[in-house]
Amino acid sequence: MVNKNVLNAMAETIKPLGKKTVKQEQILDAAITLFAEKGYSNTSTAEIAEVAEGTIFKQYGTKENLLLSLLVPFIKDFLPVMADELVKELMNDDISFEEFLRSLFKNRTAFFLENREVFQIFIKELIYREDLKNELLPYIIENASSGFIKVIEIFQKRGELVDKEPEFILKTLSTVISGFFISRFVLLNRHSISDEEIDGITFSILNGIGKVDSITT
Amino acid sequence: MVNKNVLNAMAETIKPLGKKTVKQEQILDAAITLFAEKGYSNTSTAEIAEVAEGTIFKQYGTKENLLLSLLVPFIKDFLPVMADELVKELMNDDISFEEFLRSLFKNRTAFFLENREVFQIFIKELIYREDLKNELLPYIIENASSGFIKVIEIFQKRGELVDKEPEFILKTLSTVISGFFISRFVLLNRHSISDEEIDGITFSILNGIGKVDSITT
Amino acid sequence: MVNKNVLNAMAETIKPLGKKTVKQEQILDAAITLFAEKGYSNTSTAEIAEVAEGTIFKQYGTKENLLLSLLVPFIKDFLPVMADELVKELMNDDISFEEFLRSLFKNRTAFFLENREVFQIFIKELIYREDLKNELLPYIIENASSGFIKVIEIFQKRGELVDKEPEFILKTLSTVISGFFISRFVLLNRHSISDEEIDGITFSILNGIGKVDSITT
Amino acid sequence: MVNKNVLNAMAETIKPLGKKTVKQEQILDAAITLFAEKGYSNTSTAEIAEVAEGTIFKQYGTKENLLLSLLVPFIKDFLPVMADELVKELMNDDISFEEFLRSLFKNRTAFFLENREVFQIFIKELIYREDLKNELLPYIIENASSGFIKVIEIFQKRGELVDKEPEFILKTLSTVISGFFISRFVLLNRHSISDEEIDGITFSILNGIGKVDSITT
DNA sequence: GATGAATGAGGATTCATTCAT
DNA sequence: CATGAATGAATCCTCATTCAT
Repeated sequence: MVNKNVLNAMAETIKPLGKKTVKQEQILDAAITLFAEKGYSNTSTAEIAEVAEGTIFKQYGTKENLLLSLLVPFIKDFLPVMADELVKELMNDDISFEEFLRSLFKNRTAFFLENREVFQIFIKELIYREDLKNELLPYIIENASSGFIKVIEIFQKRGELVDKEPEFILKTLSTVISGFFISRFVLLNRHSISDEEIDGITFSILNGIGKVDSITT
Repeated sequence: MVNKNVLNAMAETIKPLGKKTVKQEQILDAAITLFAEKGYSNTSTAEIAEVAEGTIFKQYGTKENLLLSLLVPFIKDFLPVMADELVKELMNDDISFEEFLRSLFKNRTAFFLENREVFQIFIKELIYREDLKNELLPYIIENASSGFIKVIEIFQKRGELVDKEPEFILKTLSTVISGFFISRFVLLNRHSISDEEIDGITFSILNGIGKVDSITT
Repeated sequence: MVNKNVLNAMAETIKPLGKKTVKQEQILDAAITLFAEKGYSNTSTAEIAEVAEGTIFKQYGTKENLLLSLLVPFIKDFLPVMADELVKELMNDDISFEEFLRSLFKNRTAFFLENREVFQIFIKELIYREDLKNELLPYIIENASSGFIKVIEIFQKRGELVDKEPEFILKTLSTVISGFFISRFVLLNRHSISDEEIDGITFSILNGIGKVDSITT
Repeated sequence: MVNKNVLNAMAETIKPLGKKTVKQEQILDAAITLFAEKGYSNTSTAEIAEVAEGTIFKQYGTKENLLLSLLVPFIKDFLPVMADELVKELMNDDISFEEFLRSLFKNRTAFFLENREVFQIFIKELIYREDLKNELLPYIIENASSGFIKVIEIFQKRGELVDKEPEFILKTLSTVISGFFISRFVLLNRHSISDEEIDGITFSILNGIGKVDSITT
């Protein structure tokens, strides 16, 4: 597992959390809103600091560091549930894969809704910056893959998933899940997701949109 | 159908096409490469104009206009095949939906590969700019929907697609297709897509990843 | 004698000496080291105050005043020995001019070595600031001249110095002595001066570098 | 001979000379005057650019580079005459060392008067910046030493200089010469040097200030 | 008395755009 | 038409100084 400490390295450069002053909170909130709306590059530090611009730099050193200060906690929260903790959620009961998938969508939807703006910033910056992409994407993929592959294998044994390579199933899942969240929260800037929509995408992932008796494989 | 003339409005502001001089081509090429690599905001006109910066403004008026000058032809090419012309492709023979879907993926893959960089620019700017998003997205969705809904209804009549609302099927298709291309070409910056990958995603869309006899609907 | 009270005026603006707290000592020490190394302009008060920046301003009012607070005691120590006290050192015994000169060099070398950093700050700021230069240089020159001229006249009477205008001899001495200390301690940042070097420059000042029997005067 | 190409390295980073536009000349002139008067650190680029600040950066890239652009030509002119070309000046006739020394002072005085402000900038920056000092001083010393040592040896053979180590004589000369020019042009900001003053320092260097028949060595 | 967060004026630098040649 | 020097507003960042705790 390469680059395991990318996030730790990033985390070390940012301000220790918890010690936030009122001003710091104001800055972070303004930064999140503006970065999400207009993007990091198109937001000036003058806009973020409603009062004194210098305060930003006293607190965060650089504009870049301010960005990391709001991204790192998000990523640290965002990753685990994509992997190890996900397995735990499964172990304690014998839910079906459909239930598992639906609860995954609901859980992540809730998380992204809570962090909608930071998620937007994350995706937007990820797309723009080669460095972030090269450092984080492999790490995220690696991190998420290991947990998911296990889950897929478990459900294959239970006979709930097609007998294809787990990697094939993972690829399909990644494409649909990432497509679902990115299109809803980043492209369409949705502020809510209905249960029906989650049920719908869960159904489609499991059953496909083809009629069962017409499958031409 | 709202905003039908968004593109025409955009097109009118840009230089008439076809009259491209050598200089213009140089500028366009450099702009495409740089915008795709670093993003519009992070590319300066000085970088684009290897020689005379003034030429850009003589030719395109503003940097914004240079961006539109390379996006508009792409969008004009990109949209039709998502809609009307797609239907024509269907009419003349009685291919299965699977074949239709596969050829759609292949066709769009070829198109995006040919215009990989402009596609990246398009998506990146779409994500970043509220204005572009608000003007283009509804138009694209509208435009693509009408054609697709017809196709879906045709295949439903032929019994190849599940008996759900065409809009439901369209939503699934949009999510997966947009997810597929954005993840491959923008997030992962792929330079090629294998036939196996297309076969794979086509299969998954049609059949899902659940085992047929375990479907819990 | 113009500007006789330049130093007193400067001294009045600064904190009364002797009452130095631990904190003040820390600040002064840090300031001396940093000012000497990087110069006054290139040292920020944040660097000087390892802990609380406010303390500097509580103690010294302004950064400028902190500079004066460390320069004034140095200048007050530095000047007298160049003048009056120098004469006293002569009166009680009948040393030769060579011995006098050598002991002057040794005395000043010891003093500058003890205050190497403050001497560097003094010269660097003197060179940079027209105001300091215009206020201090005439005062220093005046102050030092009067004492030295007396000494020179004494030694001329004893027949140990050439029969030129005392002002001429003073000018030569000033040039060489200032050149010696500035080149060693400021330009070359020497941390020690050997006795041989002092003997050498003393010899050259007295005898010149020309061969006695070839003098073309 | 180490660092022989320090200057070349510096020279490569700066704008090629000769292509100066009117604006560039204005900027250089303003920069020289202001840097000499207030020092590099205390001069803002806004002050230098009477019209558009951006022009400085279009032309010189950075403020630092502007400094080098005016220092490098000076240093390139300043160094040679301290060394090799000096020897040539000697070869063609059999002047006495006194005449040589006087003409050296006159030559350098004329040069420094012509470049008074740049010389001030040079010395002021040399004193302040460790990096410049560490790179240039050894180079200058090396460069000047080799030429001077030869000259000293020639005159020692002619019996015009004391029979001490050439290095000893060089050290004395360096101290007095650098002291002379730095005190006159940098500390005292003189705008002219009289022939009498040059004759005086030349005399003192050669004969010393001690009375010949009282030498106690 | 000490602290350090907050301040805001000022500084170096960037960059889209203009215009004289 | 093409050029590239000149522009100046805007940007990120620094820093001496203030002030509430």
